Amino acid sequence: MPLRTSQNESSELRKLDLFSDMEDAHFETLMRGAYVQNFPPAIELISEGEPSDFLHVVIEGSVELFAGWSTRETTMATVRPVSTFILAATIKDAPYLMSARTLEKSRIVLLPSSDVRAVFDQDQEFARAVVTELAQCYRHVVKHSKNLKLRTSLERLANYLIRCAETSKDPTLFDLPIEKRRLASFLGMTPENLSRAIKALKEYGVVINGQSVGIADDTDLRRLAKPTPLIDDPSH
Amino acid sequence: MPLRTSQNESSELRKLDLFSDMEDAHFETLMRGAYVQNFPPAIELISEGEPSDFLHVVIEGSVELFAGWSTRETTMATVRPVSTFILAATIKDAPYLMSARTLEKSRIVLLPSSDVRAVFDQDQEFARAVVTELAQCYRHVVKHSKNLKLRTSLERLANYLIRCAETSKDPTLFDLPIEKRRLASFLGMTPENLSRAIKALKEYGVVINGQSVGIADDTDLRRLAKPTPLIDDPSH
DNA sequence: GCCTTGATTTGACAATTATCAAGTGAGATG
DNA sequence: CATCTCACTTGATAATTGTCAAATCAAGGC
Repeated sequence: MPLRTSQNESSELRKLDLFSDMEDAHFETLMRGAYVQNFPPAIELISEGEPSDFLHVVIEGSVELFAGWSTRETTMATVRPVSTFILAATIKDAPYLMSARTLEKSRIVLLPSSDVRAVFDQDQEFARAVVTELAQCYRHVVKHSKNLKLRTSLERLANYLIRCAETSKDPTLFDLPIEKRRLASFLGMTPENLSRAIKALKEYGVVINGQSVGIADDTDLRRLAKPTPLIDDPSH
Repeated sequence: MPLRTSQNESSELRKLDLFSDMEDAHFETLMRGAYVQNFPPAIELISEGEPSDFLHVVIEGSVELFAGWSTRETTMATVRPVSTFILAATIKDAPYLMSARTLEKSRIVLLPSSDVRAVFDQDQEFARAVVTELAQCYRHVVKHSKNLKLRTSLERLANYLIRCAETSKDPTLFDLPIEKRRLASFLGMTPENLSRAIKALKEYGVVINGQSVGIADDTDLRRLAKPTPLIDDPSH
């Protein structure tokens, strides 16, 4: 059974850039129509092509955005707490372009799309936040496209690892944040190809064992990867 | 020398979805700061990484959006009149992620980014239009990514041609809207590979001579291409 | 601890795509 | 009209990536 959002969850949402600057009354309006739901792993939350009835927010767990065509399927992104997904479809009132499934046990807030659009028209701060978030999303996908079109799979993996290292506590030793098969799909390659790419990176000082990644010295890796904020910096 | 926009050009802009619903006073504000400029072909209007000082609008001609990394370069999109480009960078006040160059003699309107952001905060209709346009752009790039990740180059070409056919006066005979080498780059392949893909499509009833494309019967082509609005319909 | 399940790895091979070099052809220029 | 330029094509070859099948490994349930 879906439940209303608790005080605790509301304040989690309120901290998001998307909701932090809006008026209390408008935030309350959104919360009144919102539901929270717990999902087990591997549940398909939304399917591409369906009408976009809800803006989703991941509170706990993680969600994979993916897309299919013909017999193939590819991972587009992984969404982690606390962030929203499917904002563009909600705003345009257009069908979802991607499907979403839980990767683990997850807690999701559902905000009716019609409420989001209504509040957008009433609250200038919210409108600005929505447009900023959308612009962010847009730039994120542009970078993903550039990554795919301008780099080989080995270069994509190298850059992915460098980014992971930069955001982890210890840049010389950390864990892969997602399963290898999903990483492969995200990077636009097969699991077998990823396996071989991982081996190939030993030449560049990268040691991967299971989920654990060791990069003692990233000099060679960086020479290969040539990272640039115009592709690799998510906040740029 | 850059010139102020003429009455004629202003009314062209006013017809765009982005500007059509906003208040006259706010539109005037935008126009007061606007410049129009004519450019010869092959001029680089903006370079990726630069700060985004202007929102651009193509009035006449055509503009290629492209991106580079290391020694490689790829075409991301072609912009035709009358439409804007680089809206996301303008809104976020972030560096351009793509470069732009004129493909032919072109007439471009430049709107100072700061003006666009200021009017966004004052005009609710404009804000709504911006967000709709941004959502549209976002979905466009998502489709581009799906196209790249889920399809082979032959399938991408097949779908491209089907889309061209659908939007042309005579679906059985039309011209390629862009040069083959740019088409190859846009579709994420080399010119040589495109040349061979074109040959391979003869099997599916497609005859290409120079710029001219003939598709007497698209049954076989569609069986190969499996077009879907979730990738191929730009307005979906 | 044993077994099951599913992810990952490996090897052999095939398909796809890129690279390099040498043509061909069409349009612009003088 | 000849020539130059540049896009496009073609052929040969190499690199990259994908496919299929089998082996290995790791985690969770009993």
